[in-house]
Amino acid sequence: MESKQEHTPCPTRLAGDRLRSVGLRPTRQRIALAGLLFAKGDRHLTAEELHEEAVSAGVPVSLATVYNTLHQFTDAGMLRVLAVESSKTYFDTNTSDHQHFFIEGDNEVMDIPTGGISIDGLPDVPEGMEVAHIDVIVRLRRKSS
Amino acid sequence: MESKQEHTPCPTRLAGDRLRSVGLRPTRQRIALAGLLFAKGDRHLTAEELHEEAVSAGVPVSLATVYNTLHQFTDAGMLRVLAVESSKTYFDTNTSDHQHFFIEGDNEVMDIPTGGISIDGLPDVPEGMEVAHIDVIVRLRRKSS
DNA sequence: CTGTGTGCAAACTCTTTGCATAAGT
DNA sequence: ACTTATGCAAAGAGTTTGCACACAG
Repeated sequence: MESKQEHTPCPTRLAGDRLRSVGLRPTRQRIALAGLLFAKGDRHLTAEELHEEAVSAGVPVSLATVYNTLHQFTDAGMLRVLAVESSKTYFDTNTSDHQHFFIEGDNEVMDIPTGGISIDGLPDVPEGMEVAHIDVIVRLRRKSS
Repeated sequence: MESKQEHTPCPTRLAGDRLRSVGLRPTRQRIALAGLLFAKGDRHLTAEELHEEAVSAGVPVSLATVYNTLHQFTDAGMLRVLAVESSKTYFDTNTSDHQHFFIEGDNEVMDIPTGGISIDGLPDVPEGMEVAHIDVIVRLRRKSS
């Protein structure tokens, strides 16, 4: 309506605006990584995985930049860090309150369908402390049967 | 000195029997580490912390052996691994079903008083999978007031 | 004695950092 | 132009491993 550019559903521009709105310069790499991260629904991945994805997608970005970018996105509230197993950091594109399945062996993280779990009887929190977040991880293993 | 060794409630012997019963040779180091781990109630510590404790207690043990021993104890079911934050592995001397507080900033883990939390409405578990364990971590932060 | 455990140092994985170059506004 | 981001390689933390020596049974 205001300009002819609205006809183009350009994802790059959308990502750019989103980045700008959190104070990050929309560089090629950040736009590309944001595209990979937020295009296809909720995802859980490591820096290494995202890096590989970017390279396969023809976006030559360094692993260091992927790490930097993931942390910048996390600080901007676009991502959440997941502690499922020591020694690997998973980033979750869903920052809302939800829980996870973790498939042991496959090292795969899945969202638990919303409203799945409710937590009751939270005990007294120590003086001067408040709850920042409650992480629930349901660890699954393949049935031995 | 005396020959009446039965009168001595020797912790070394107790630890030795416990180790033997899980198929581990009761060596000096394993006995000492087991002593430190299980003497004073439930604990949550890293390999580094236990190593330092051992050295301070006059038990010269190498960090590598502490790691090995912690994993042997874990395999034997005497310990449980805790995934609270990436990049550090916490070992929990309480292997029963319970949940944890994690104090952000202090990096301290505390047990949540038993019966504190109940989890309802566990959703459908994917086909062929079963629940190995449910981890609940209540992350606390200092109140900003 | 015989085999297992230990210590050391080196290797390894994941992650962060310093600095010169490249890109954004 | 001026500033900020990127890439590379090197450093850093935490953890594992290989091998010679030491200890438990």
